[in-house]
Amino acid sequence: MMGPMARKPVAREAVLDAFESLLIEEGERAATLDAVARLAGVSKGGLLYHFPNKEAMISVLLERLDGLLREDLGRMAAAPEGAAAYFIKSSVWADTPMDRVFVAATRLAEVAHVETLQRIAAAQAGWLELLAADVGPGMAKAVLYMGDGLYFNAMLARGPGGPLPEVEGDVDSLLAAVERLRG
Amino acid sequence: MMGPMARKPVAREAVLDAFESLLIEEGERAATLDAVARLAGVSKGGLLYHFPNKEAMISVLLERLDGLLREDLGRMAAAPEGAAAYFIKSSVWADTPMDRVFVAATRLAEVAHVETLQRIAAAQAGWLELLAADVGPGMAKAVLYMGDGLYFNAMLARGPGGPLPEVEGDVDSLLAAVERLRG
DNA sequence: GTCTATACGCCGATAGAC
DNA sequence: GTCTATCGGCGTATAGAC
Repeated sequence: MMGPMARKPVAREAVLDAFESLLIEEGERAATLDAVARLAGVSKGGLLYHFPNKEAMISVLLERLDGLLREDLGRMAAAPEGAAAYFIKSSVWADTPMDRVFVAATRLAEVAHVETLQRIAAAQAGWLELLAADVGPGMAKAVLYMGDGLYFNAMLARGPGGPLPEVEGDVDSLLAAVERLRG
Repeated sequence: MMGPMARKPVAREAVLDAFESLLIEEGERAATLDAVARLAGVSKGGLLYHFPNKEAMISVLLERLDGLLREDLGRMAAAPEGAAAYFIKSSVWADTPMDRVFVAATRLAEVAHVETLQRIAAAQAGWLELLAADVGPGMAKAVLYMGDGLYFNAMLARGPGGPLPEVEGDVDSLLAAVERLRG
């Protein structure tokens, strides 16, 4: 009855969400199959029905990243404030689906997961290209690194299960900085 | 004969260096007691004579970080080019003792090691203070985040055992950016 | 001070019942 | 599709010989 357009099982998505959450909030070491299964409300065996092994789970998470990244690049290219301002604003942690996969992926990159490192490098290249079109090739890296630094600090500021850091004021000064660079 | 000023055993330092190297080059997951002992040229039992457990090894590494950080802040405060330019230049990976402990510590922070997170936050606060004195409080965070972004990308660009990324050109454009922010 | 041997738990993965 | 039971391997740590 459902045919080729059948929705994927909900349990599968729940598992992926749990994996993502554990990576974000407790780090890569805590994102074990046991912990993921428990948070998703299934058994380890049940989890391994949907994903034959952990690598497969990572692969699907990276597909999720690719999709959201493509959408984000589209919005950034079309942003009326300009790509640079959009980039800075979107670099602050807002708990969006895009933020979540990206940070989760970063956790994997940090433990030297090769495929993830490549995807993130590709993402950086995409952002850099749009930034160069906006503020010029000379200043593009400065803006890119500002945004990365914002992300980096947000990740570090978070203890295990800790609260979100306050960075509202930072964004304003970074946006002001971007304006000076553009001039 | 050696009295209270006795040098610490060389094996102890060798173990710490091996731990640091593995964290930097292969990531936190690879820095197991077995691997550290092997690289240091001692047995696991030998290692555990010098450090009763892994936490103790981390603690001593963080002491090393504290010492080198203090020295670095001193140099940054006295730098003739100004604190901001010094900071950007020193943010590029140069394989100095300071770079090495800092990246090693970052690996631990990434897996949510609480004490390490606190030390790194303290380091950031120290740098920010000197940057604010140099480029003004409004632009200090922009400079801090540029440097952090540089560090962040250097860490990500490194595959497992891979080569150092080329970022010479980046530093020039970041220094140019800093000049615009200062104006 | 440094070694070998070993205990013990956790992690990823398999087998097979339901 | 989801479960329980279990295996092999690895990681930390202890015991005790030398």
